[in-house]
Amino acid sequence: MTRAEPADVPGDGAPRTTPDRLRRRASRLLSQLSTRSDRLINEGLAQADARKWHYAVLASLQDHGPGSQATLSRRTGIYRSDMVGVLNELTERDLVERAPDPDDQRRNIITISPQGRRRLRRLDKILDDLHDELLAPLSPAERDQFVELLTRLLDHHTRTS
Amino acid sequence: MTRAEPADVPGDGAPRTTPDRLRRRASRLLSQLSTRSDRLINEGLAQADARKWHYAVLASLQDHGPGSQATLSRRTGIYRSDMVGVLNELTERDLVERAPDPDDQRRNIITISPQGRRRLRRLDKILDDLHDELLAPLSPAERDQFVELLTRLLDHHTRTS
DNA sequence: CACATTTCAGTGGCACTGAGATCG
DNA sequence: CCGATCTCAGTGACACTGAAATGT
Repeated sequence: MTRAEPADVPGDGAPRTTPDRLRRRASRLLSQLSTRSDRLINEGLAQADARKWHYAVLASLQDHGPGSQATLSRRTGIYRSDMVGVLNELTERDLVERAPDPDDQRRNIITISPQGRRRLRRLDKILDDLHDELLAPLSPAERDQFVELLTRLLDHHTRTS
Repeated sequence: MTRAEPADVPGDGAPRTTPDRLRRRASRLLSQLSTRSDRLINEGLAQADARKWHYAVLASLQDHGPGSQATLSRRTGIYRSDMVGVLNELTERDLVERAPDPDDQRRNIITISPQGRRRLRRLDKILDDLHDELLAPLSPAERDQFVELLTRLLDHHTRTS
């Protein structure tokens, strides 16, 4: 039973190289940092009466053109069932328009409004600042590297699922 | 079908380097990847009747020695209120022991049991494999880089809050 | 018939709040 | 009285499920 294992315990002795497995697990770093990031972004956007979903939908409409709710759902990663509520909020604020598709009566076609474009520009600025805060400890090159690594990982896990 | 015209950049803005702002926002990459990662880890650990919190607590006890619930909470990042439930699950499985602190009647002192150590070794192996899957697209050097960047960001945001 | 789309009601894990009881 | 600890009840955002209604 009592094996001479890594039975090192606290306090008194010399600390080993890095028994600190907890802090090195990428999954833990990822989820903890994501929590912080989400809070930062949400609080920042809340001051402009917006949520991150608003930005995602508006940016998708601006960059890739109008689309059905299902299309938007795929483009933004927002779940189809949740897209309803997001679009309700956006139409309430007159940032997008929801009109039935004449070619396919099941669908709604969502288009961004001029107000939506204005709002998007504002949100983009806010987000630039928030990301500056989020990535503050990293140099510009490191920020690119970070985004690149995240992108490759996410791409891999979206294609293999 | 897809009659989405490539929405040319609108008259108001100069075309950015990439029109794909959505996919370059670190906050979005972070939260989406974190979701995938969490699912991967949780599903993997579920097959061993474990959750990631179990690992966090056991690893903290092994690496830093016994502690009160509040101490463990600080070390693992698990919220004080949620620690109760986690420790209930761990004591049910005889992986830790919860005993009142003779020096301070408010506290419980949590210690890892031999079974807990065995379990921790098993979970560590499982997590090694899962992280191999999580970080599959990255070279060993890139994995280190990734962990290092995450660590610096997380440290920055834990100290400045 | 199959399939896709929009919508709603609900689930479960999670970070977190608030408060009560106990104790230093 | 102040503050820390443990505990429980509850909140809110989120990803996701399941199913109904409607249409292709």
